[in-house]
Amino acid sequence: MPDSANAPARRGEGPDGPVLLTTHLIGDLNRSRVLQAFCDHGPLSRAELARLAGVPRATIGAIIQGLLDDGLLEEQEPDRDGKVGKPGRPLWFAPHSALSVAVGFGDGAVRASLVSARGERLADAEVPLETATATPAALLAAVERAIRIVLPRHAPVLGVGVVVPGVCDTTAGEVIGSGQLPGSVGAGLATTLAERLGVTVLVDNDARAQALGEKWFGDARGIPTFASVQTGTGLGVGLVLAGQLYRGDDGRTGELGHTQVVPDGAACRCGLAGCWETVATLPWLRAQARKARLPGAARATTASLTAAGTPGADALLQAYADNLAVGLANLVNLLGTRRIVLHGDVVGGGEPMRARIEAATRERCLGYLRADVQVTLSALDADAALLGAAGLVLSETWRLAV
Amino acid sequence: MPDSANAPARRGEGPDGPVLLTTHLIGDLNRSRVLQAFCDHGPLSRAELARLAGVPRATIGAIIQGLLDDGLLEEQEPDRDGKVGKPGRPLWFAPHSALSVAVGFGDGAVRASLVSARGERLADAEVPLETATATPAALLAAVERAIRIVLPRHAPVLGVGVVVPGVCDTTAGEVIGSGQLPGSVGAGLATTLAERLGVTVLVDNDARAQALGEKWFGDARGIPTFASVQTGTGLGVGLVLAGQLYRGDDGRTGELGHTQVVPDGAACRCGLAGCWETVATLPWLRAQARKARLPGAARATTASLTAAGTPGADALLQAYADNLAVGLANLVNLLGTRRIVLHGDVVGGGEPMRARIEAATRERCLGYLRADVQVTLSALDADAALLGAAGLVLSETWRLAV
DNA sequence: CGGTAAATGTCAGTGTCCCATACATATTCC
DNA sequence: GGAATATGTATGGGACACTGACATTTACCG
Repeated sequence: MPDSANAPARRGEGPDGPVLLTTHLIGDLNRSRVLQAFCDHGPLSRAELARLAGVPRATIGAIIQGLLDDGLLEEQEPDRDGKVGKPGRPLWFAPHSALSVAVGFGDGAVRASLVSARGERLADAEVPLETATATPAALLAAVERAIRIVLPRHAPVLGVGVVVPGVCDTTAGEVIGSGQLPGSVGAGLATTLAERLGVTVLVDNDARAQALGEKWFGDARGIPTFASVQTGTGLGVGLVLAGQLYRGDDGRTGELGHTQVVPDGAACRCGLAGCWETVATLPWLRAQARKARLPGAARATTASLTAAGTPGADALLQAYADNLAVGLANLVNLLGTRRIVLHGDVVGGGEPMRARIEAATRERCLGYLRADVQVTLSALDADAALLGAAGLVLSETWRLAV
Repeated sequence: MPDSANAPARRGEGPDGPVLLTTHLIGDLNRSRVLQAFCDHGPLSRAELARLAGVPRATIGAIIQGLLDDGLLEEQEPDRDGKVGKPGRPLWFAPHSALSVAVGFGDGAVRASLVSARGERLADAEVPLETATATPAALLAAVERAIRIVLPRHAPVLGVGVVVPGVCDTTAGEVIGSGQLPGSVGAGLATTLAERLGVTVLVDNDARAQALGEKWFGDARGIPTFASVQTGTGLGVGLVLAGQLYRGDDGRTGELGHTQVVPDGAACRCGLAGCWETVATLPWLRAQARKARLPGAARATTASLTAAGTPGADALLQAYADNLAVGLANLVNLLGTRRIVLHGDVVGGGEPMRARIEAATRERCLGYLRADVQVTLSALDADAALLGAAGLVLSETWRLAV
């Protein structure tokens, strides 16, 4: 009898135990690390890469060769910058390499884009969808249509990343709850789409995806630990800890907006009370603007208040910044995420608002962390979530951890 | 000329870039993973281990052989439990294997223990030390003396773990700030001791070490993501995320006690205001007890109030539990750490206090997390930090991440 | 203008480790 | 006692990074 019981059910993957490393896995893993290095540092020559990794040049030479053969990288012109010796040939992602489809929702539409490893959007599609009322079936159909528009005919894609404004179970690829997109809940987004399209589909929360967008294509490139915070209607956070997007055990995490900062505070839409969301979002801002009888209170935003420039508007923005700082400082004090990238509403406030938030956050941080705190506004902003969807695919394809 | 520039300065370790995997590294890494599996699951046979890891039996057979040769593991008696087939021989840590020295401070003394991989304390030492006033030199001398008492003459130790009540920079092995042990700040604990003893020395915060104690030897064995919280005089937290102790980029993290939960709240000893510490520690408890004119207010603890059993004491304990729950729930909501292990003062309250805290925490957690929240009292309690010091060494020796 | 130094990229040989397959061993059930 | 079942072990093969040497390209200098 053949000793078939000797072979494991799933290759290299235990039910929940340790996954041992294989000689074959080494190849994939090292390739991933090299690619990650390109993301972190930009174009690099083989020799620079070898120094960075602390390995002989021959080793990365072989790795690079494989990536060149796969069409992932391409050689650029040698940079003659006057140094002695043979100039290195920088390598960079090939123009249409590592294609992935990024899907996002918003403003009555599903948007899909074809994104390359360079972060370039090679194709865009928009399919109308009543996000607030769409049934799961309608939603799935619209998403599928948008994807098919941008899906290249012949070139393969690494996968599809779908970004949802809601709570996701990322291991199951399922949306658990979403106020803005109720039709996505329990729709089996990942499994259904994967089946219909024959591609791996990844689903994740928008705030987390934004963090990945910053990590792969934004200002957070090369920063191992940072927080990305979405402001506006709600508050969401994506945490990149030690180079990895933090998802907890199954992705049901990251509800910074629903951490309590006001004891016995106002009721929150989540059912709890005194959540950070109740004092640092647009609804709060507008309620305060009404109280202060500011003009256009009902539609106030950081941008509009900044433009107004009145003392009342200014005072309100300062209060807003202070309230935002509470949650941000809690993040810094707890996790030491000294770099924070802001998205959404506050970006409209520009440098003055950034400076206010940074100052207020520093004030609330422990002394030994204070000086290191850096708050920045996302340069990607509106595209962050969509690029994050692409980052979702890249991170999964080139996963560094085993 | 020999092409010496070909060889990297440090083997397999880049300045800050990617560290590539080596065939040789695979061996160490897989050995570590196997050992971690023993910690997570208890004694296992080769076949069980192979199933767990999803690899052929021959593979772990070879790995195990190496560990047996090194004296780390030993075979136990086959368990004849009536199943068909050849019974497996369970393996377990050898009695005096993987020795490490654990060092802790407290009650006017330095304590050192020799700890095995089984979590057994093979030797103990105590050297008196005025913790509040000792100079760096006196502190170093006392620590060195305590270590030398338990340090085995001939058997080698993996390392020394020192647990300090204060903020640590774990990469530099330096204490940055400590109210209870001011002499440790800037004393160069790790480097000096390592030089004097010729052993690797690791320094870390007590709350974080407690988490490692629970992970290696306590109830948190095998749980990938959990929080360990120290209660009493202050509040500290150790986070184990995805199987790894979280330290941020340099260890200056984990100040859950100084996250703000009361806007414009009472001033905290850290210089901030409204910190969680100001409403969920013994100083707060005693102040409240005084206000309520409870007997023995100045020395009140959860244990004493529980023993009192009066309505007033009961109400205060409930308030204490509620306040504790705020910070715990924030942790759950933010990071999804559904398992929480409590240490210190509240352990004295036993099951009733545990149930109170758990219930109060659940109330403040988001609906989809609520049911999963489990708050437990540490079974190690007083030993947790010391065993955590041993865990520090084991985690560093058998590091799973590359 | 040619030689030397310096830096980059490449090739062949070696060692380590996991994998597949087969085999030996130990226990239960009939 | 033999079949079935499960565990532990030996052997050959393949993947991969490392070592050390070599080829190539540039700058510097007399």
